[in-house]
Amino acid sequence: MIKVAVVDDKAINRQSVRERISMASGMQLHFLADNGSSFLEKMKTCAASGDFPDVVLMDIDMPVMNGIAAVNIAKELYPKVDFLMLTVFDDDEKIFEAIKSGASGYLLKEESMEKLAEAILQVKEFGAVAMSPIVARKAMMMLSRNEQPQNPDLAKNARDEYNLTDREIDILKGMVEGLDYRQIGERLFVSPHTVRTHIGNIYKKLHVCSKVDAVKIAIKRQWF
Amino acid sequence: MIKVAVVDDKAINRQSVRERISMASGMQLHFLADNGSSFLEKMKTCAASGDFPDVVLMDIDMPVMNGIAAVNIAKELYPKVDFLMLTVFDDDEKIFEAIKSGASGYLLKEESMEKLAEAILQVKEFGAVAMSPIVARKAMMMLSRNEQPQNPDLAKNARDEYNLTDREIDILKGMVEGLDYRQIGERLFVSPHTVRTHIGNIYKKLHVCSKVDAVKIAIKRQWF
DNA sequence: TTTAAAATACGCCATTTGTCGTATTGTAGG
DNA sequence: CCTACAATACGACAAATGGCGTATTTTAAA
Repeated sequence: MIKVAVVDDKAINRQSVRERISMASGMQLHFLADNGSSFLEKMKTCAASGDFPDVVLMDIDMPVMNGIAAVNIAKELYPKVDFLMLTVFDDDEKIFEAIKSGASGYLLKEESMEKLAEAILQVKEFGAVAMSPIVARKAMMMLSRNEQPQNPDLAKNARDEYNLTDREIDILKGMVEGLDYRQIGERLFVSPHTVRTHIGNIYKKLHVCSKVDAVKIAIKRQWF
Repeated sequence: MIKVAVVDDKAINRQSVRERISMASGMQLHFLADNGSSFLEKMKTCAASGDFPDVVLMDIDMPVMNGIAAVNIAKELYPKVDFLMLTVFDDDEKIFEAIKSGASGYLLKEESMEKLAEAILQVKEFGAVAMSPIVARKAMMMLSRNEQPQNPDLAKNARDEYNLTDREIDILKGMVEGLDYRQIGERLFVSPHTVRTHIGNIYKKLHVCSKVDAVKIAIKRQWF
């Protein structure tokens, strides 16, 4: 029987994951926590009885202490416990951070119960790593990028990774150059309104909500 | 209906994979080849009719031309075709080579039919990447091992080049992380007014007049 | 000790940005 | 032919930003 702990700040998510675990055979819920800090507290309690969870499902974005920081600390203190990061977005930076902090897997929350249970079993039984396919793709891209710092077709990556359209890439380029809506519009011979619409769409695709964050992604990927 | 091609030098393996594909719904066998070179030949034939396979299951160790070399060439010629490497061993070097050559996945041959079918579907439907858990583990280890070259004193560069003060560097750091005035103020325990003053000074020193431009400089110089 | 720099804090105001909507047109694919 | 998507365009409103002041306190250097 695999003992599973769940850490998430949203009660709904905790409930959801809890249900999925109770339905799966071979595993039982050990405890719940609502952020990294309270998780570490509960682990201390466990230390008293020596009754630790085997696997921890850890959300990333949480108040007080986020999941990555928590794993970083917890992996030091309890190296035998495995951590699976559960998150909504496939944020490259966070995947990387999570892996470095010692997480054994990185799954998207949308993953089905079967997948979740399978991942937990695999991690415990075979010491394998669990990754959602989308995450695996990012990981592979990161790997291949690191070895080939120069990418021949830059704009192509933007399209491939985030499904940006040609026009959206034009707009993003303008943003990276520090232009405002009006200036981008002038350059592309469209109204600033159109530019704003495109930018809104870009934000959705990149999972960001500000110019700075969008430009950061573009620059870090060396798109332009 | 997903068209699948199979490339393997062992007749037994071809037969095995062929059977597994014919049993899966939603996909059909397109052609077989026994090494990378003959695969490329058959692809040329396909070009005549425009009837390419959607996904190619490619063995790695093959005589005449190995799978990685074949993928390398084929990905250039037929970028829309996806390649899944199928192999017996989880050889680190080869995983790496395969990823670089443009493979969309790396599966162990022992993988069950369901897994295989699932991987093919995922690759075609979502553009995701398929990896056997063991392979994923290797990939993650490669990722976490490769520590990016850290600059010993990052902030020092900022001070030297632009005479930014310690506090200004703190503020800029917040800006790079996408925080707004209020959030930066909270983090540093000062009022948002103070933050604005500092930002104004930063702009003067960096010779910019917007957040995006300031963040761009910070990122390009790899200050944080 | 005087001086300069750094860090702190506030107000005002125009501009920019982010987020809602809605809506029309063209075009490629089923 | 119909549908989905891309690209275009507009309006309204709240929030954030940039630029202009001024001003006090602390610290370090001359």
